[in-house]
Amino acid sequence: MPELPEVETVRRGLIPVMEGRRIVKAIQNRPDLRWPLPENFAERLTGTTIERIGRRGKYLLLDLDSGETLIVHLGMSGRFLIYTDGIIRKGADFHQSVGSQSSKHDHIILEIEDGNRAVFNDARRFGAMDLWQTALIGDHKFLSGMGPEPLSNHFNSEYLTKTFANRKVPLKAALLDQRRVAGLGNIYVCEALFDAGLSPTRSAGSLSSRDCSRLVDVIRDVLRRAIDAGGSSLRDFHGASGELGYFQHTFKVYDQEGKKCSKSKCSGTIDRIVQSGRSTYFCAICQR
DNA sequence: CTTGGGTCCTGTGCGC
DNA sequence: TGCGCACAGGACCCAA
Repeated sequence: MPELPEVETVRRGLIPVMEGRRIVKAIQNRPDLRWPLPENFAERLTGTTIERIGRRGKYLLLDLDSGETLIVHLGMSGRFLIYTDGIIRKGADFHQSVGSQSSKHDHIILEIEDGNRAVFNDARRFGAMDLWQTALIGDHKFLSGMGPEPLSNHFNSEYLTKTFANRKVPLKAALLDQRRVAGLGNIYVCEALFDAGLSPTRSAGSLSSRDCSRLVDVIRDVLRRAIDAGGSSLRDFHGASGELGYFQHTFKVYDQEGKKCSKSKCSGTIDRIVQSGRSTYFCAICQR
């Protein structure tokens, strides 16, 4: 799953191909992704022009000239592949194996007016799509309870202090909760907590306003740096399907179990623990 | 209301 | 080379 930086990278990759262009034909290869697709899904897409591609948290928002917005969540394994003349030209893709067998999980195909095809491929099928009135987009159940965008001014130390007040949940879980802040996932929470010097296991409510202030700063910083790097790609590419993020080469703790802590004066090693079923990586010496 | 655990689905990599 | 198991970037749902 792509987290905010990966979704933002996908958005930026789709804009030159799709924005301002008409969907000549939409093809739906199955009735559902994670949930059932809406009634007449392909018909409602076909013939519309994509006016703008936006993002909210980990959701892509494609505003159509029909007055509806196509909402897309990539889940864990969802990706868009762009084909020109049947050849992959560009992949908004953070996984391996674009080549041979990928068509098996090609669930939604958008034929664009200039001959490009945007193919939504999602092996694990944790992804989701829906159509909703653009004017009421904030009311959609995917978006209505979502916390502030971490790169916006609404996400600040006062807000974080307030939303964490009296919370007993581990800090890690609080940051993964999309209702508190949008777009963070396992990688960037681990990285941000390392940068902040805060333990993932302490309760969210135990943070001082000073801690919250520092946390806001490092979250913004890690997200900005990851976006600049084109996101993180967890496996090596074998196909020739376009640009690949490289932020994974700068991970300080994520997937670094057993390595020496990268803080210069720290003698610790990176630990891996499991919190609510998911791996947490951190340095127990310098994260308190 | 908050919190923790199970669950959906497929693919990959590792130890044996 | 094959097999079984652990694990994967998410988030909903339900029970306590």
